[in-house]
Amino acid sequence: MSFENLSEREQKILRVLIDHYISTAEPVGSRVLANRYPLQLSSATIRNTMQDLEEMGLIKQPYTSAGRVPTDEGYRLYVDSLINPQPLPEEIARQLREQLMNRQKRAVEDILGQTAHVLAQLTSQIGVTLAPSVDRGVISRIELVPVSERRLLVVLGIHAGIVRTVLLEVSADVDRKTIEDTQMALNERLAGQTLGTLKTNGADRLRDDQRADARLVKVFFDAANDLVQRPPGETLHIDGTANLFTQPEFTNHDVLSGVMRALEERLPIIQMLQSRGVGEGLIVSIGREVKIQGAEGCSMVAANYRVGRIEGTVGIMGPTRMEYAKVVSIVDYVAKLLSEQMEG
Amino acid sequence: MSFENLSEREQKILRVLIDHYISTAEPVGSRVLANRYPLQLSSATIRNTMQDLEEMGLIKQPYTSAGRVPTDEGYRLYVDSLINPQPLPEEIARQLREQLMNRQKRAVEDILGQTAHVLAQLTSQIGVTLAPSVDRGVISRIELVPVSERRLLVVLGIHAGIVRTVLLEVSADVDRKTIEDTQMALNERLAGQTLGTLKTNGADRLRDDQRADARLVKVFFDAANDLVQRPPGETLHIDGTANLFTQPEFTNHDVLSGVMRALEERLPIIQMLQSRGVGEGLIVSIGREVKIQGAEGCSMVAANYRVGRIEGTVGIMGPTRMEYAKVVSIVDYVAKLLSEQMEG
DNA sequence: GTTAGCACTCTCAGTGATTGAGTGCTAATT
DNA sequence: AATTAGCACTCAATCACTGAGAGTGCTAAC
Repeated sequence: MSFENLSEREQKILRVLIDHYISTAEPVGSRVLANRYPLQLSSATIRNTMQDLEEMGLIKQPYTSAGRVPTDEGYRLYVDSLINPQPLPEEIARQLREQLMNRQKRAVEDILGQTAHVLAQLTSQIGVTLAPSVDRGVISRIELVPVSERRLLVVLGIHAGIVRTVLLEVSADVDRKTIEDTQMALNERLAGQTLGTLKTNGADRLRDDQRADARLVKVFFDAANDLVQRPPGETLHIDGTANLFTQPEFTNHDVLSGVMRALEERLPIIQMLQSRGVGEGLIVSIGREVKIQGAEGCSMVAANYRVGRIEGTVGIMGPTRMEYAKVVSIVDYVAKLLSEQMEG
Repeated sequence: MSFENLSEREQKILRVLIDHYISTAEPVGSRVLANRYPLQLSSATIRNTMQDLEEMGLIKQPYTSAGRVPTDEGYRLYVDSLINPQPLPEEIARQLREQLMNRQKRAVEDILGQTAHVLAQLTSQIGVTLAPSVDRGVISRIELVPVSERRLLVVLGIHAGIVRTVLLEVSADVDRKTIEDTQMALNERLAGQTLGTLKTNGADRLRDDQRADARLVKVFFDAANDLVQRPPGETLHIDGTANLFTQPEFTNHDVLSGVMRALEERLPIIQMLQSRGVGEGLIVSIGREVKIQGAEGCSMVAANYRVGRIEGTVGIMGPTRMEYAKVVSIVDYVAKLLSEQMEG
């Protein structure tokens, strides 16, 4: 179903219907549309058109003789071609810049938390941020720093200024010299590689290097996964869940409970956000398109930000009935701001 | 109000009343107590005693001619002196050991997340963990690792095997030698100090050290705060919020919303957990004692775990109507397990 | 001091009755 | 041929009312 199949009038009516529903959350009747919008049509005519739209599966009635409500498909069409794209109001842009760019260089974690918070606040939805996925990042440098008798800190420099560390447990009898030699070998063989290859076939590259200590290398690669894949709590930041409570679609206890459960799972959300193609622009997923158990009544607007070759994601999540025009422009702008800040 | 003021009978009745209320969440009537518990008293007698207990402020009626419900004060007395302490069932202890101790050494973050999760699951409440507060930790070693032209990674070793890192932005013209000298100076002057003193008067200790580069030292101390105080997201782990939805006291939308909002604030919870005295054992805070906006209907059971001289906190949060006996024994055991794991 | 008995109170679940929003259809109008 | 006015019909939501049930407080008897 695409907008070419719709007459001018049908498009116009679908648009105002969804506009109106978005702002009221109540089923929309033909009379309201006739009176409140400059359609120059009687309610009866609108009723007829609405019947057609319902047959096309774009709107539906919650029950006989109630007004109409958009379906997921209706929203899809609305977002793709009916929406009047509105430029971000300067006032909001200013607020975003102020709250996201004011402080100097801070820890990535911190920035992401703050970003999710600001997104949530400005949209009154749930703000979501995903840490840069370092898989495609290129290793620039590896340091092995002894921090105690039996502990070694691996410091992994990635292009674009990202640094990852992980603590290794080593047997006590590894001496200074061995560590230095191994470090050198690691650097020679792995610098310039992506972290992804490190995970898959990095170990092979060190197979027959005389200098590297075999045990040390093994411990290193055992821990490599922790360098790439961090615990969900640090990868995904969620803020503003309490905003759900003010939305009329979530007054129902069970629906709300389902969404909260989904949010707490985290992993499905991470996967959903990471599954997007690299470099893709802003994506809107509507209702059942959001393939997350329990979040059927939700939509998600997400965009990638870039740190060098690496990408992360920011977005918002909320009921399918959301102000797409506004949310889209905000998410888009935040992604750009974040890229700026991280690159800089 | 203490248990000495209560007659044997009053204690007995208060105990079974609270026991019963905890398991049913319904106001408890005199007949139920007379029939279901071996008190050998008629409902009329129980009614009289209940009236007395109500006058003492230990129980109350939600409305005229309903059964009785415990007040915060009632719970307090119950927890302090009426509870039959039950040893942790071996089955649960086994599960806890399995889920918390099975894997080898992992990142602290990871352990804490997992712990919160397990706590939530086993108690059907909200699981909460607080990262070790390194304030009282002793610095064992400081390393300055150059990771790129303009970036320097500070690696701070703390006794008990905890390592903290923070990224510094430096001007490009700091050379290798300067860094090494500064590092040496930092180590000499700061090793053996607690992180707390580093924050307050650490800078003074470097004031007139010839070797240290003044600019570098300044950047270092500017970032010191980030070493001690990490963003709330990494300090506090919360899991199981969805469990609230199954509790009858939170079927009311507004109450639930209030608690969720409180949970999302994070900072008040961190403060509340950190305000406990060092070395204190397990603490139960009931209802209004939990000084968190919106969490008036909740109780909190928390205990400290230790990593050397440093302490962190684990606990659970839920409605005042919770199985204190069970929860207390679980939290207590988890704190012990965590100490073991972190020390080892 | 304890208990049986009774009058009284208050919630809760169910039942109509009423209202009002909104539709679909038909016939009249342009 | 498209649009509109008019009307019968449907259904959710609200309200007042009712009876049942749970539980109390009090009094009088044990």
